[in-house]
Amino acid sequence: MAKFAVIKEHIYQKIESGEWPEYHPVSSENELSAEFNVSRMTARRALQELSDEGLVTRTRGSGTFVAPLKSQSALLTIRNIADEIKMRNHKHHAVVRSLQSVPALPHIAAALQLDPEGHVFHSVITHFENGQAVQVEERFVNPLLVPNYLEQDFTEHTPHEYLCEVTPLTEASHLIEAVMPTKQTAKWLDMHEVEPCLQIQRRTWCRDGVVSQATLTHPGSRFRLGGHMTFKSTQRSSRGAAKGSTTGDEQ
Amino acid sequence: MAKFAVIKEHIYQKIESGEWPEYHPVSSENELSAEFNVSRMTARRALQELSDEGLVTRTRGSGTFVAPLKSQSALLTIRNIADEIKMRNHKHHAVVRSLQSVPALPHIAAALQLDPEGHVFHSVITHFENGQAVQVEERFVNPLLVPNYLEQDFTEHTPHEYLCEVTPLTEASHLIEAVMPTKQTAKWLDMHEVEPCLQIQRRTWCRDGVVSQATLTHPGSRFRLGGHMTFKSTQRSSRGAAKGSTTGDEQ
DNA sequence: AACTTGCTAATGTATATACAACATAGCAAA
DNA sequence: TTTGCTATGTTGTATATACATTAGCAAGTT
Repeated sequence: MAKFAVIKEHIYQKIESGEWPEYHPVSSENELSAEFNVSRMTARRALQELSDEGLVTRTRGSGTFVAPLKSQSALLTIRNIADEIKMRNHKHHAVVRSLQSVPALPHIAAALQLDPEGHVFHSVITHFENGQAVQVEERFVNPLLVPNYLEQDFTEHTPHEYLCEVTPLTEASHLIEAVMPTKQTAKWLDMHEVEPCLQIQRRTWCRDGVVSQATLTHPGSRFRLGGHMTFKSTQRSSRGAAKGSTTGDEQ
Repeated sequence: MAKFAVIKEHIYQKIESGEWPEYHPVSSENELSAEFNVSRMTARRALQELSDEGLVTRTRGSGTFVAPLKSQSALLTIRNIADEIKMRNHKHHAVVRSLQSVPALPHIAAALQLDPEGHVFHSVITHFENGQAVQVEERFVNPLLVPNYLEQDFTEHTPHEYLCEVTPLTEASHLIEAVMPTKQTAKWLDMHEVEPCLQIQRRTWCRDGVVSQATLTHPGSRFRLGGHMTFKSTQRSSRGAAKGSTTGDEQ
């Protein structure tokens, strides 16, 4: 492996394992060049590419630091409903409808890459924006990777926030559909059963496997999923490759 | 401006103006270093970053070439329904429902950043997959940037393909909603009026301004929008920052 | 005709060096 | 206390050089 790649891997491991939390200082170019016995330019390349990938932030004169996970989320276009609501200066609260261990149905076990015999953790939470229901979040969680899931208070922090903390996400896959709500979902969302819903199914991975599978259901009338992308490419290298905002309120 | 940025801008201008089409060879590192009177390493950085951004492809021993526009689409997660259908080895055909110049309604003029007095081009097209309607595409196009829009045969090439050709896209913004179809749309999609639709509103920009505003309506039962994203970050620099596939058929 | 060899050009990696621009801490003067 | 300066460390840019790896081509060999 190339030397710069060795250094990248070393730093990546520190971040991914949680040994270096957000904003933790990363060794300077000079330190790395001494530590790995390479030139400063080589150490620099490692840091530069990590910066391009959004894993660290660099400021001249100050140093290199582990980037807040939030910016990773931006890359992944992973959405946290609570953050979005707060970003609009609205009030968020959540009601936990269910939180327990359930037998793994075959398709759930398959989605989580688990033994079909076992159990999985299951939560159903309704999210409110200014007192109005905007999302029903049904989630199946891998108990091997997140053993303490059931003991969390999800009125304080969303499952997404908790999962991001305990298992740094590395991958996500989304499936977006328009569906009619089930009777139960319509009731939770306080909406008519004939109104369409925007439903996002999301699976997230960490290094060790599938973390969770979530189904996020929004009333069509109260929710839009927005995104903006650009490749100006005239400014900074790859940082500008794909900058995605997530929430509507455009134009 | 930094020297490497000057070189980047020079090459970007060639690509963006169409002077260098797909696969056109780009000056080598040595040529650039001579032409701009910089070291090879500086010329190299310009090419490297353009490569990271997906604008050019580089192969050792061979040279640097303008990347096919398709990879730009990947960056933007811009979706072309015809490509997706073909990728599934299904048959695509389109029916043009309307293609004409219409007076610009105020909100359309605003969206296209045009004079509210003028006209805009308007097209409505139904797309079929294996004979079944899967999308109604209603599109408003900026006549100043795409003067020959009305003379195209959109049963041959989709508007998206045509627009990509004549105006290299630099930006896009999406809005995704779940809605009920209008009577007319339901009829075109051959679906019940009580079935929900996934509706994507997309505005696209080129360097000179807003190119078009499209509303893509899909029957919820026959369509899913999928995406997969990862930041492995162990492999190549920024190329791996956000790799998005667009169509379902996962798991 | 098919294969091999060798040359050339291009990109990939790595090093050493120099200077510029910026941030911060600490200290001195007002 | 406030202001301003400076020393130091850090990142940003640019250069010069060396060698490794690969693609493509051309000439020669079998």
